[in-house]
Amino acid sequence: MTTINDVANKAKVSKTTISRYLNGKYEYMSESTKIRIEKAIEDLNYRPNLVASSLKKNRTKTIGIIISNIENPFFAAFVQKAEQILHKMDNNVILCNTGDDPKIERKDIDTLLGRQVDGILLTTSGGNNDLINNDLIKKDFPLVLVDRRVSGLKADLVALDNEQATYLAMEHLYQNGHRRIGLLTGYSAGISSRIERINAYKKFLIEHEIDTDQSLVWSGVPNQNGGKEGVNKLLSLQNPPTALLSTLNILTLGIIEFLNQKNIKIPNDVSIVTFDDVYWVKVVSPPLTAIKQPIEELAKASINCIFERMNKNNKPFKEILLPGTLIKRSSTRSI
Amino acid sequence: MTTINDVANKAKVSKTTISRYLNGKYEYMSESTKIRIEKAIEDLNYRPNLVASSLKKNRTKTIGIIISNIENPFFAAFVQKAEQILHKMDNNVILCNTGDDPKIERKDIDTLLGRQVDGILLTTSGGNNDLINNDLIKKDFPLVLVDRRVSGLKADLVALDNEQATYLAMEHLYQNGHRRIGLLTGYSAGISSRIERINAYKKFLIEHEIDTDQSLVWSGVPNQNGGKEGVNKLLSLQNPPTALLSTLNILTLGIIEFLNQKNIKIPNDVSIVTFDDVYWVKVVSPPLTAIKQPIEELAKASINCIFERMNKNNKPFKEILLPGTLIKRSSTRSI
DNA sequence: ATGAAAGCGCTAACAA
DNA sequence: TTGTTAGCGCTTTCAT
Repeated sequence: MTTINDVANKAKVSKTTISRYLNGKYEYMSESTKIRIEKAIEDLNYRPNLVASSLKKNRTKTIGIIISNIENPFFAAFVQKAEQILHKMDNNVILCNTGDDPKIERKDIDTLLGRQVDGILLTTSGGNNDLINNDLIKKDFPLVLVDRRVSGLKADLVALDNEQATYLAMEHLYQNGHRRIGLLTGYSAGISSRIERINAYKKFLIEHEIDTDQSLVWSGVPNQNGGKEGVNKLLSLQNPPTALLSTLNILTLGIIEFLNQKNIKIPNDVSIVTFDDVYWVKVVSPPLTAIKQPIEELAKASINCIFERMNKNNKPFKEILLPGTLIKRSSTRSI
Repeated sequence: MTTINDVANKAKVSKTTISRYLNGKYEYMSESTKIRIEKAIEDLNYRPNLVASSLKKNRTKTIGIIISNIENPFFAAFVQKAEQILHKMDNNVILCNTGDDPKIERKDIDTLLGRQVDGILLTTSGGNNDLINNDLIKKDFPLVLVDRRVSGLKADLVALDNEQATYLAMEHLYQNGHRRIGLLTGYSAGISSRIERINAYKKFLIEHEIDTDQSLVWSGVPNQNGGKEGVNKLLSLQNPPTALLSTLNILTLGIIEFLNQKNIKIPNDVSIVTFDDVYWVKVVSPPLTAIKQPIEELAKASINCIFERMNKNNKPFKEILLPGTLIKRSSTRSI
């Protein structure tokens, strides 16, 4: 392995000078030494050891990103954007999938801290509030909550404006004459985005003087089978809904599969609006009306936020709620 | 920040002993000190600095994963599985998306080496063969090529058996009476999987004494619009294909969108087989016949391979080709 | 069964 | 304009 010492020897300068060169501190450096160093580095194919430099500088240029599951295209897109931005800033990302399992999340937080990451972007499972509060927030560790808040905890948050987004969907259905609207969501278990979407749904109904019928709300296992089960339940009701709002793209997959299998026609038999304008919603037939999240903006805002936090940590906490957009397609109809 | 020294002071032992404790070297350790250390760690909420330990041990417990794009559900599933396995082994992953841009890939390799990752799982863009050869392979750096080989370079490889998989698809179409079969793929530009699939396609045709008509092969930009363009080209031919084989799930998306828009019916007007049994192919109507890659096995094999390479580096290179599976659905028909 | 001391590769005062 | 020196937090040899 070739180290800074080897370069120093080869270039006939001290390693301090090499270090200065590597860190772009050219202020007082003579042109000739600069050239000699450059050549030595080239000749030796030297690559600075970032672990050593991290130890010394107390900065790793690494951001931890903790999400539920990278197979969810929403998170995939978020991570893609985030990594791209961070790459340009010479930062790397350590990716952690928790599967919304608090035990895994706990271990992820622990090791990310042990690895001295400069900051964490966290989509929490909701099951580690104490740890997050004690070991991150109270210690002023640079943290940005993404997509989900932690109940009762003050921290920077970057997320979709779930109330606005839900209203967008509900408004659309309402204006098309729908009054019995079913809602499908995942077990809330402390996941704020899910709770907020349900609450907004209920609030909307109340504001529009529609009876809130608890049987129109299904919440269950957030996967494809869950979606099937949910839509089956809702459509089996005595008085079934004319429209369905799926708040999770993963559920939507199951909903569509179920409707196809049962030959229930969208939108004639039932209208559908789904959260997340993921890339496949326009290839199902008919293409789905969707609430699009501003994923790139979420990624940008999260990274801005974490870097601000890293730089000075005395600012008040921010809450950045970004609006969703309604993409109208043909899965909804007027009745 | 609390360090190993603080724990040593608190537990009234030397930091050597603490270090032994942290590394599970209990052999000669008295029960009483063990307990005192445990308590001190607990009291101080001490978390070992992994950067320091990495520097000393020359091992980071970090694997770099370089892929083209995490938004491709194939890679998302691969990374998900890989991260899950590595997590259990107390390893973390640094994720790098290159977008198949060799410049980005080069920088990723550089920084991963600088960060002293213990190994790299690489899906190469095909544009950095020299770098890969000189800085990784020749230096015996633990490397596993995933999904794509590097032409002319000897290294461990874990990938789909592209010939077998392509044959599976072609056999299926052939047995259903198709003789004019169109192939859609992305620009090959050194990406071996794409080349292998085209070659297998041609080989199959020759073996079955079917004229290979170059106009039935479309290769272009590997995205949704590419898919649209490709299917449009192929179906506009004088003598259009009766079946289409899409070797890229991203292209398939565009193909389906195009066919829906033009109201061309699958499988009556054209049959479709797609590579990658990604989660949405069964929700399009009709559900798509797909070649399923053994993603979990690919992830397991890659990780086995990289750890073997890390442990002893004198073994001959392995080439692990895993078979695909044909999932028959209703997007193909007999003619 | 435990500790002292050297050192991993780098950076940053401070000195010259 | 450059170098000397101490030290980041840990592990490991060697000693006891």
